Amino acid sequence: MKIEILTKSENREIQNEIIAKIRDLMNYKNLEPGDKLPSERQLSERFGVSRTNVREAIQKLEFYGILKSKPQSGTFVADIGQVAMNGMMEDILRLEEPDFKSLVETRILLELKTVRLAAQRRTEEDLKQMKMALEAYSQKVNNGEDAVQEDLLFHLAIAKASGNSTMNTFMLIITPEIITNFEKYHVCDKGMAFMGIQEHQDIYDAIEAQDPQLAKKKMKVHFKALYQYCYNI
Amino acid sequence: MKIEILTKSENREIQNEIIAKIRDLMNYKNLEPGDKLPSERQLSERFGVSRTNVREAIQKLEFYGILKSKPQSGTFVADIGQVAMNGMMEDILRLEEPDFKSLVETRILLELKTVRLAAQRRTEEDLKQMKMALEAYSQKVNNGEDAVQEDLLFHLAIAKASGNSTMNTFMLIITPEIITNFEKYHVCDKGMAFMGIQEHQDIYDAIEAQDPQLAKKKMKVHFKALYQYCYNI
DNA sequence: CAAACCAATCTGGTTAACCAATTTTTTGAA
DNA sequence: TTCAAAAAATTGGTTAACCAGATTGGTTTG
Repeated sequence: MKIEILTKSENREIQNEIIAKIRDLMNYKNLEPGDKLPSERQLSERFGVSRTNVREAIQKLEFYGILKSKPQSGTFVADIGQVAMNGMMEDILRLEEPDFKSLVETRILLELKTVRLAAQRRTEEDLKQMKMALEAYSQKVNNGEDAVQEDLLFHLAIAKASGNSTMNTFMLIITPEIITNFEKYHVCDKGMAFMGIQEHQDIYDAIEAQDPQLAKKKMKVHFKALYQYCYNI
Repeated sequence: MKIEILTKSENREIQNEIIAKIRDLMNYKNLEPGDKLPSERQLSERFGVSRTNVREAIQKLEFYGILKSKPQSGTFVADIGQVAMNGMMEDILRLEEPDFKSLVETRILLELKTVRLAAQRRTEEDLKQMKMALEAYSQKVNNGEDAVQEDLLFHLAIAKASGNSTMNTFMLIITPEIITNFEKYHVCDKGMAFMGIQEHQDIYDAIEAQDPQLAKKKMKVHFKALYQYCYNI
């Protein structure tokens, strides 16, 4: 177990080293937006690492929009400029694993917005999806079962109804970690789950009635216990 | 050029197909949290695709926290349960590329929060970093040069000072796309850039004075032009 | 002399063989 | 029959060879 973690962090360390080397090379060669990087083979040889490692590092930088690979052509510097590139590289290298508190803080921020947007933009199809998630949640709770997953699915349905694909993606990214931690620390006990049914229903009604302010208010009520928990750790 | 886009989307399509097949398999075999998936080789053979494709699909699901690979052991279902798993898979498969409007909307939401948090939590080191970014921006503008990158770096410095690693990560994810679009549509022309210097200074002062509400207010002023632009497309 | 063409080369992507660690099975002595 | 030890099979990760398409530089041709 410990070894697995070690190798993982080792792997991450290697990848960060390669990213740093790519950054230095780009600065040394004074590469500008649109310029071509040396080929993956050359990079792997120059850095003394495997081509797979180089590819993974490039893919990570591609994810953050700094590089762009074109098949059978090469890897190119994106149109963000050297200054921004260096600043972002620095941040990417220093990025730490998100802690639970920052996840909850971000979730609350996102959801207080998505619920308002959903109230404004929801379609009939969105309502249908939310209602299904809501009913699945009620049923589980009434059967006395754990319903953390159904809870989150209702919230994801709201995120989808918000019509903002970026926020939807971000919600998807943080949800698994939230679920894991909730089930680990038993954030949602039985009493809270029962209250949750009515709270969910209130949120749904506000969205259906297309009342953004009410929807936000009801979401705040729903998060009240969460706030308390989060700041009591 | 078009071909490249085609192959990219083709590739994405293949990956989504594999993800869907993995989902179906997990449902068929009734896999629960902690259970082991068939090996990558078996999956690639069963699905009739290369092992690389399978690995990439697994890595994507790992990114979203649904699977977890352990070296020399196997790939396991994360602790989020079947219901949440199916719901998230559905969302992941239907995820569309984020549009510019949703990016700006999300950026404004994030920054109005990070600037408040930064005002509360900023360290002396954070202030130093922000001041450097601010000065780099002023210098570029005063030289009549384009300063979109320096602008964004100042905002990233705020995100870092917020002490919320999740929001910091999310800002990093959306920044390159923002820069590209800003430079493409010339959102920041010369006049706005000059105004921007004072606006940045105001934000900095509010953060230094540890006044969250003032910081938020000044950030709103800074975003005013952006709001107008965004909703006039 | 310029434009069209073609083959050698270089590219990222893909496939297959290999590795070290782990897990399962076999084995043989107690 | 039991159970520890060893060997065989299985795993995700890594490396190296291979592929098809793009690039390039020289050659040919009008």
